Amino acid sequence: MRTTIKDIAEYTGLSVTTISLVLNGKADKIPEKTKEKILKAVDHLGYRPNQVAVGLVKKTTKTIGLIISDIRNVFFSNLAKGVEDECRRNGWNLILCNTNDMHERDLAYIRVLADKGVDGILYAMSVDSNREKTIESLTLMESTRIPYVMLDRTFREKCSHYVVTNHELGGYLATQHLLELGHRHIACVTGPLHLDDSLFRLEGYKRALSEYDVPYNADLIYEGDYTLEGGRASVKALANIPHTAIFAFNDMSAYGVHNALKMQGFEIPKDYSLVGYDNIFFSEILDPPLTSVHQPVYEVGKEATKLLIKMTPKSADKSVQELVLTPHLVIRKSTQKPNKE
Amino acid sequence: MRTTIKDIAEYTGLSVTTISLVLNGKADKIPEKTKEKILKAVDHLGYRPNQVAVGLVKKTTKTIGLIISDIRNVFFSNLAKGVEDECRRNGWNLILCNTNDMHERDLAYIRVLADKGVDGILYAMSVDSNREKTIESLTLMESTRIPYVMLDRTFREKCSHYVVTNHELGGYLATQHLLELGHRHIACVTGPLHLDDSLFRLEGYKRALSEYDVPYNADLIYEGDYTLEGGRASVKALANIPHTAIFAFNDMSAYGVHNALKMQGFEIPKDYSLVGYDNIFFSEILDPPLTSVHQPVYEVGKEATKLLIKMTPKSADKSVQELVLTPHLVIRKSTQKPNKE
DNA sequence: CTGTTAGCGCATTCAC
DNA sequence: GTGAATGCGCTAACAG
Repeated sequence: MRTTIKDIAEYTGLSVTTISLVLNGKADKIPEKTKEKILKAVDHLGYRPNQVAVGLVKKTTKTIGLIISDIRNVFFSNLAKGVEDECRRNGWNLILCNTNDMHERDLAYIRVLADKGVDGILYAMSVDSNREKTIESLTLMESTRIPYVMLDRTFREKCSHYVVTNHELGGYLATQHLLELGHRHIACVTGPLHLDDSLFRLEGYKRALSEYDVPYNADLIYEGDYTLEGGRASVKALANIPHTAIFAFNDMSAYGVHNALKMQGFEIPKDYSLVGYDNIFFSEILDPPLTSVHQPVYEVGKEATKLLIKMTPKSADKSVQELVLTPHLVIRKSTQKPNKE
Repeated sequence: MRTTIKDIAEYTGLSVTTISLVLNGKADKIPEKTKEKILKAVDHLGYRPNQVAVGLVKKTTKTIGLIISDIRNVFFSNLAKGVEDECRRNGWNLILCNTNDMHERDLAYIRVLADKGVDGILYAMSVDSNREKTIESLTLMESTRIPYVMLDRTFREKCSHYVVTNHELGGYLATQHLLELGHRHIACVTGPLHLDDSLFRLEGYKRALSEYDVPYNADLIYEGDYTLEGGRASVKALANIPHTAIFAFNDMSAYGVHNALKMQGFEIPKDYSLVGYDNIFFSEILDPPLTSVHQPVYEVGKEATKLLIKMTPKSADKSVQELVLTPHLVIRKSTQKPNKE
């Protein structure tokens, strides 16, 4: 049996109250001698307060939940690391929830986390969430009254607390780089176009184009799915549309493009310049190393956690509500001046 | 305020006990009518038991802790996914703890998890743990009386519950493959040789060698550190030792080798055959795709969780105590018959 | 069949 | 300065 506060009381011959007072730093009027006696007993018996009991009476568990789709995804593991590191710095703990992008699991986990009395929830919504499902999730979330912060996606209609990266800017930076090099026919391998991030990156692409007076050509846009296979497929689909550069909306599909292009005997960047998005560590190792847009994912996790902690009833600071972090372009060897035309 | 069991009692005009009984499936003698009434009220008021309170009285939290060094490491994120999936299937939850391989944090997290009343701990010890530290950790662990399972490493002296992969066999398989192809001078880029996994892989390497009557040559062994940089450095270090193949003890250092070799104008597998270990997803994309030993990491997480759940007081099944999972070789394009000699 | 009571481990208000 | 009493939300003997 674990030693309880009662054991300390018996051992010292004092009451439970006194022990509790000194252990919680509210012992203004307790003489040093008593304090010492208690601390010594605590140390001797190895007493540590049962946090379940503390949680019941204080109504706080020093625990937050993180709802993501799949921790194996490099994006989310980076995020989770940022979250956990910030948690540790504040003496909090993290419950990890993988939904595999199933809306139903979002709901289930929100309920479970509420049951467990978490003090906050970091929520990266499942991508299968359409407008209706999003509203369902957020309605449930708000019915729990638990502070929450949305990650990587927003839904301003219902939720004003979020941390995202600027996808529009990322799309712009990648495209601008290619335009600056002289490319005028730039293909896009997007993600699913019902997702905000893909949509915004495409917006950035268009903005860059118009800034350089390059007409937008819808034929150059291939709607991918953020997978390796999608990237490979895009190469086939774009084969007959003249272009000198490809902007893949994530590194994974860039690898697919890279792979398929090589199979067909093309060289990067000689025949095609290629830009990715995410700057996964592997992009550095690729041959040639991949130019890619870097998103501060770890920071998203870290900042979101900070925000969430601020929203805790205890330190109810409602000042900062949203954060848009800035991506930047990492230029490597997969891009150069166009060769053909 | 969240609705409590008391609210249901008032609402239905019944006592708290009755509510508790039907909600916990112990209502043999409660008439259907009463049950229905209660269930309806529960549904209507959206009542869900506060798990903190339940935990306090039942002394179980349906939560386990996972202590690893860094979730960003592909190995651990795969592991964690296996753990979390199995948890979900059993209605459990997971608290994630990253130690960054700092022994002190191992200790801190063990204490915190115990304070939180977790029902079990999955423990992948920090690599900076020498014999003394290992004993310290496990002694602390056992003082909590919380069931635990060690992951990926063993310490039979104190702990008999673990799930590992067979590193010796993995080392053997990789080496055997190269020997079978005709290689007789096989360099090794190991991990830190004070770690069991590295040591065992080297043992497997030696066993394969002796089976094929190839003398062991210590000059061919380069002690790396499982990093990209380590892999790169090994190429320089091994430059003057004649060899036709390289067995890197993890994929990351294999990438380093691959990279450095290419920089020097060598071709894989023409000039050197290369085998990695871990079979990280990227190994498939590498050019040429990397032959690698696949460890069933997800399964390690999954099986360890199953084991842990079995060890729970409720279903105290002490039968299975250890599990050694089997790796296998995935042959791709980075290995072929030796060209030189 | 259902209600009363006690207690899980702790924090806290109010007396002494 | 310190202790007794109360309650957090729930489960589980034990009555009746």
